[in-house]
Amino acid sequence: MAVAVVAIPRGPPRTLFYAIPAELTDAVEVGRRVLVPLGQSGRRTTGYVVDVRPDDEADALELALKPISDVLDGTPLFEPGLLALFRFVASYYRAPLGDVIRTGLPAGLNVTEARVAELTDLGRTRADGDPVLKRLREGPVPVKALRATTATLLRRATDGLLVLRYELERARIGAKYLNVVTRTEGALGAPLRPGQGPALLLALLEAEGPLESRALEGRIPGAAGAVKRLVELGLARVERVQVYRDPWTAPPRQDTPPALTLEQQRAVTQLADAVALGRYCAFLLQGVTGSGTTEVYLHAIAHTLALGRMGLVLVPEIALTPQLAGRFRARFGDRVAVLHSGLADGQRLDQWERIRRGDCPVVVGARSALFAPFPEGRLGLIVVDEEHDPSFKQADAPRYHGRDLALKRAQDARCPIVLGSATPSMESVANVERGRLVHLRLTERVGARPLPEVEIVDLRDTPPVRREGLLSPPLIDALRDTVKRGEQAILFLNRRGWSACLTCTKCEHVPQCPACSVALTFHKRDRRLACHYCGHQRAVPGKCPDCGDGELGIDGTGTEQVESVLREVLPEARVDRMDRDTTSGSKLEALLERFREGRIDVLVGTQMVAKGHDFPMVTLVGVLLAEQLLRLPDFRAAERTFQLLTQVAGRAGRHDRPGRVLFQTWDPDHYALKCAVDHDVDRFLGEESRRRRLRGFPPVTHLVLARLDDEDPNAVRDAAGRLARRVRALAQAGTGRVDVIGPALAPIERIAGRTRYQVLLRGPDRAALHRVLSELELTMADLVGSVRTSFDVDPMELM
DNA sequence: AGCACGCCGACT
DNA sequence: GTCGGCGTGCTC
Repeated sequence: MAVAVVAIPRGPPRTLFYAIPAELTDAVEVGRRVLVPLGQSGRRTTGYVVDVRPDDEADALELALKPISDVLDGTPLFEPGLLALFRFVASYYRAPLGDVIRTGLPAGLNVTEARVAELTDLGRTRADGDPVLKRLREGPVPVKALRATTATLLRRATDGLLVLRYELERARIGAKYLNVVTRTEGALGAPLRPGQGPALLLALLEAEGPLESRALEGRIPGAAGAVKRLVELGLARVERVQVYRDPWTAPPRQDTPPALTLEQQRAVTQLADAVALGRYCAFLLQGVTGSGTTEVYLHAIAHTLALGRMGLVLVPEIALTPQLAGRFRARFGDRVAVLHSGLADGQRLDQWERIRRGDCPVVVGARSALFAPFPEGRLGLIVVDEEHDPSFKQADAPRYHGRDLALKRAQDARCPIVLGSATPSMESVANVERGRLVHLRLTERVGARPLPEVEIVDLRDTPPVRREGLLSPPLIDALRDTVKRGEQAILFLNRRGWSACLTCTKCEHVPQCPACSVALTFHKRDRRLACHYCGHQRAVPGKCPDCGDGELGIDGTGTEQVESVLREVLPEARVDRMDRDTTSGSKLEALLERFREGRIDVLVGTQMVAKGHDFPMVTLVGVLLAEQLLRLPDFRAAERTFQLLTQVAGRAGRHDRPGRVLFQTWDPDHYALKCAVDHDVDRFLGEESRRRRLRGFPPVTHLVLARLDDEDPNAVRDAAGRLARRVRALAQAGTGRVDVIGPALAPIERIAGRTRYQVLLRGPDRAALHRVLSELELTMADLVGSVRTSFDVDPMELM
């Protein structure tokens, strides 16, 4: 006899044992979903079979096993290799296995049981006065639809007025089928009078081939009757066929592979050799903006396909950069599957099925594409584009990092992986130094085009013409020239992290924490400045501590203000705006199309304009406030700033016309800015490395962020304090150094009426950190009580 | 994470 | 006396 180990999504955080009834022995298999009873109520829910074992193990625990009620899949949804990855994510990122598997499978596939109430005969006789019973008179009703509490219903159930049972809801999605009318052979000489419905329909089928039944009614009145008649005469047949929900809205672009530069060729050769070897090997491809890293990926993937293997291309936020997926499709046509958040559930399911069948050897997708169902042993190459991008880290549980996990998947699949970026992450640079990544470089732009000329506009010398518009005279002049020449400009403003800090109205200095070198955050309520790493606090100084003259105040400029000032000072320019609040989906694509067609002269935007776009006529890029990101209370502020500035600058002069870039700033001496101006990635990385070592932040150390939140501010504070003390005690007892920073109020101190605290665990040794975490989790309930607590392993944002 | 049970105040 | 509130503890 055997038992099944089942992981339940949005259920108990541990796996549970279930008995396998004799009649389901053959059907229960690792990777299939099962319907299992849970709890005293007998409610049934969907779970994933993650193991089948001899039952002596469960026996030893002396559990009364409940039987699996049903098996929901005919074949496994995940292979053992993928399950191993799920298990790794669950243990490394501290998330329940069931939740991990759920995020790894296409959405909408899961069925749940809904509680349904139904009237008994006794209830029927007494239904008159009771509103709840009255509603049930027409038949069973899902409990969710009844405006009544569980207690009310249960009481009525014990009184025998109604019964509560659980009914399986239909899966929200599945394969899509349509009825299609097809003409049969031998339709010639049919006894049909011309002009009639059946004759018209037959002519239509003759001309256009098989047609969808439902759509016919609009074209031929009385189509249903006509179809029926044709079928009776044996001239047509109706078939139920599966339709493929195509995620592409436009036909593939034309593509002629360009000749590779010598550097590109060298990189391709190295990657192709690694693919041919079929062993794990990790590369960092560092190419300056415009050096054609994408072309390297395309060639490397082509080599992979030629060997009969499959390629996975991970990109950050694919929905924002449809161009990249488009390039893969232009090259590989229907062999490309895409997986990203912009797809409808049904489309995603169809893509997923095609990958599973091995029909699409190229998969381009956002981080969740890591869990794509490649047939076992087929994965031959993984590409992680823009590997430095913070959006590879999932913000909610399971909080995995797409790039790090891609390395793991490549190891498991024994295939090479290439991480690409113009501005590699500090983590990857450290991995090059440790010998874990092979460094490949593209130092020249395609066509030997020069990198754009970058100049700094010192706002202290040439302040903005309107404070809220952030446009300095030199930038306005440059914009005017650009528009006059019929070329285009992009203006970039990063709005994030702006208002939480205090700024000197004279010199724009932002007060920093003395111990953590991060910007202090302003707290309105008690008018204090606080550090969200160590908890350091100080009163707001009367005068700016830097220049001793100006006052500190809150500022607030957004793309809207910039746009309106721009219209005023440069009325001849056609201006438009793009930011996440106002622009999404089809609107975004339409805007980008207008810009590409030259119907917009100046595009003002946030982060979105920085990403991977390639507009030939853009010759001017202006960054309105280059030091803005430096104000985030985050040790990665300088890294983000450098990366973003370099990416934005890279949008200029990518084609025949040379590009020009202006960084406006109040703080022109910061190394992140200076290095970006000089296009000196190596100098930046060296300087940043030095600082991280000095401060003991990643990649020198590893972090785990414990977040606590509760409605009661005192309860969270106390719980955070106890947790921090406990970690300190554990760290002292254990081997390997782990230190604790905090507790401190989270930078966003209240969300939805809940106060948030955080405790940062830090250490040079991952294993030691994890040991402390495991110990900690054993006593969590005693430590934090009902205060909600979660862990973020390798956090990217400390907000 | 749900969803049970269980103990308490506000009404008929 | 019942109705409905939400604390806390378990789920193979």
